[in-house]
Amino acid sequence: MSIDHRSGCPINLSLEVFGDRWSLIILRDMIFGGKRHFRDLLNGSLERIASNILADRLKRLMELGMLTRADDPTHKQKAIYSLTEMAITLVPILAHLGAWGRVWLPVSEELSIRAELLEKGGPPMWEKFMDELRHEHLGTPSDTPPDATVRATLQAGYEAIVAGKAPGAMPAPDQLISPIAGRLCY
Amino acid sequence: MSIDHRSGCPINLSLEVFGDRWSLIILRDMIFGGKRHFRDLLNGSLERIASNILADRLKRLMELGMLTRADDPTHKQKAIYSLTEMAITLVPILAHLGAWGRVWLPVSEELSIRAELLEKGGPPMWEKFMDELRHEHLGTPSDTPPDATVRATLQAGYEAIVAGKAPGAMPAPDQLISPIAGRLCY
DNA sequence: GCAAACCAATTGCATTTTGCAATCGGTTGC
DNA sequence: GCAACCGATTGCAAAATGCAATTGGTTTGC
Repeated sequence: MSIDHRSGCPINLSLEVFGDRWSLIILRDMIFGGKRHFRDLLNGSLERIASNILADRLKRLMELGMLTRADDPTHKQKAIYSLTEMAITLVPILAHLGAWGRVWLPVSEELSIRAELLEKGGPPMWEKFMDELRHEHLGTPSDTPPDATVRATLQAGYEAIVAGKAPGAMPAPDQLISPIAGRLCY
Repeated sequence: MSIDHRSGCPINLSLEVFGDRWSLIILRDMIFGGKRHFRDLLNGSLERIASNILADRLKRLMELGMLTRADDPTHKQKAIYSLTEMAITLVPILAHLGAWGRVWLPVSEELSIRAELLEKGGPPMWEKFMDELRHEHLGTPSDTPPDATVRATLQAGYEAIVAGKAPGAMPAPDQLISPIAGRLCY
């Protein structure tokens, strides 16, 4: 408990980190959307974050050790934001959060397919995804081909829903949603 | 998406429910602390919530379907707040949140022992805890004796730490904390 | 029977955070 | 050369938060 914390409770301290309406949205877009640049995050999210709030949160998340910032070699003013291990380990929390929201909140089908696939993939898929993020953001070696990534799998599911057809690897929609019997509890 | 949501994304909608500094603190105190009354929540938490904010959040959580309110038969002005199934299913999220905070944030030992025990207990313990909460808040039948509850187990761990001695069922402290090798990923 | 403690809030007010629109100085593509 | 793009910053109104005091009523202790 370095400075000015309300308590040393793990849940409280976690809330002090991302207990606001935007921090996790930004991390979601970086993790699931692969966004690395200010403009991508500004224009890419459905929730339309304001630029001053985005700037504030990026700064804050850097101070907290969740993100790092580096100059983009291809463009003198471009900055590349990277996830740290601290942020990458949020994947299971985001998976649970998505699963919970999918059961209890009025989610839209096309936006919840990713959460559904991630829930069905379970911890093995989360671990694979975290390894991919480590490769992408921390430079860790990886042997996953670009088309077999978890992100590509989730994206394919999304696009299949948007296109109105089921992808080959997907079960029928009525088998996917079973909030009671198949309730996620990892 | 009934009214005024930023997007139908499950993570976004979840954040709209408890993406603030107090809602999850209140639910934490109800779930782990067994608090059911306004005064308990007001005076019981370390984070010292203000009474107007507590009142506002209780109202809000009721409107969202996370809590219900009933008159306490033993006291004409006393209100009893109960968790709904929607709130009870937050247990895995809180467990992950606590586990994450314990690894990455400056938690205090005595306040993180509960998170640690809950992490080690894993999904079976979370399920047991949720069943206990259903019994306590929803009146569901249960055959767990009062001294064998998950909450009592967590509380015993906490008190053992505070008293400065390890309880019988607890492994040595150096075995408990292994943030890398034993990282939680349920 | 009566005061003190307790009950779930509510009120007023100052401070902080948020959301929005416009704009900044600089860089790149064409 | 100039439009589009880059990561921000500024100004300002609105909303949320934090704090202290208070409300109208109930129960407890004696």
